[in-house]
Amino acid sequence: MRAVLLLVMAEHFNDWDLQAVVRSCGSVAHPDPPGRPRGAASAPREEAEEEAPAPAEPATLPAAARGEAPPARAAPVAPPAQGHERAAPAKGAALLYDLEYLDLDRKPFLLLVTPPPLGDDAREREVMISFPAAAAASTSGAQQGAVPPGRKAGARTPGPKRSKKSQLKKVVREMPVADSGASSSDPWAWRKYGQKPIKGSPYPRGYYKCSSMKGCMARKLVERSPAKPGVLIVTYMAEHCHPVPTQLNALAGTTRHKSSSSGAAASSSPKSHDHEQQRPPPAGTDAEDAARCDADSNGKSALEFGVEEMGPVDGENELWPAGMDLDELLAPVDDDFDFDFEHAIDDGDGVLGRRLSL
DNA sequence: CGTATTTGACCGGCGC
DNA sequence: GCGCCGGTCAAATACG
Repeated sequence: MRAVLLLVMAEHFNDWDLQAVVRSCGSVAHPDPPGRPRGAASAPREEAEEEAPAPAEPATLPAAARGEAPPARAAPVAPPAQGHERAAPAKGAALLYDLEYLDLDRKPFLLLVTPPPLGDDAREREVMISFPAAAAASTSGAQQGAVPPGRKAGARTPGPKRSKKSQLKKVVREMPVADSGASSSDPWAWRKYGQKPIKGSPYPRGYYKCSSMKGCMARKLVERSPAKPGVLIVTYMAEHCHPVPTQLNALAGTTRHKSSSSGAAASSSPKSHDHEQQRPPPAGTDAEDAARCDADSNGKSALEFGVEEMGPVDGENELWPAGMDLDELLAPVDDDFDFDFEHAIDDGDGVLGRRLSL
């Protein structure tokens, strides 16, 4: 498969200064960072737990959830990539596995490999995949919020078919389980709405929606790499239509979205997303955010909207290094997005014409 | 009491 | 056309 070839190519992308924008005619690869230090950052407990409901390996997760470096099994996660030819098979296999999960071998797509966007704390690698003709797929999801009452559970809203899910713009991140919380790299609030066992993987996949704001269609999929149990594969889909929540202190803004919509409320329940549940900036009301979503549907990006409202959070829960400007923080990713964005327009091939904000 | 999570069911896409 | 599989929904449950 093409993916295999690209995976081989990926072996040569061990250095970030390549910042390879792999635009091969439709293949992908995201090499595992060699010797990547294991982050000791806090891991989102619920993610870690969900990743290992399988009784088969219960021991690994608790440790990961505590932020401890995974024991022996962590070793294969980040093998020193010295003999490329040598290391290739195992790594390649692992990567291919991951990619298959993402259906990346089915459709043409492009891949952007970006350096860690958040400084030293961000050890995860990012891969951005864009699918041609991925237009409006994610945005069409906005209508999901208006599900006709009385629909049966699991029944899909009739009407304009959303475009192929595989054509959605995705951002895939690999991160150590210990870092899975991405408290340092994922400032959004997520609410779990499903979990499914994935064929071929001993680990289930968790499905999360953005709970920061009602109507936000941002989603993420969290699964553990079957080939690299110490690595989480986090796939971000769609995009946020609101600013990054700046308040990590979940208790600070207990403004509950009383609206009927389910996803509206980002609760401050300490039991669940104690590090993932963050709130939108207090300044932003629901109406304002909704307006942003509306505007967003007209082509503006969340990044463009919320930048000035975002910033490092004071206290121990910093989203990014103090004093670091958000633009600087997001620059690597943003650049890639812009790049893709512009090309999408130029090509007119329907690539989702909006940037996906992380 | 309110919210998040769990879990079974349903549906659509895709491969055969 | 059929069956498998992934993604989503919502009732039930758990939790603070």
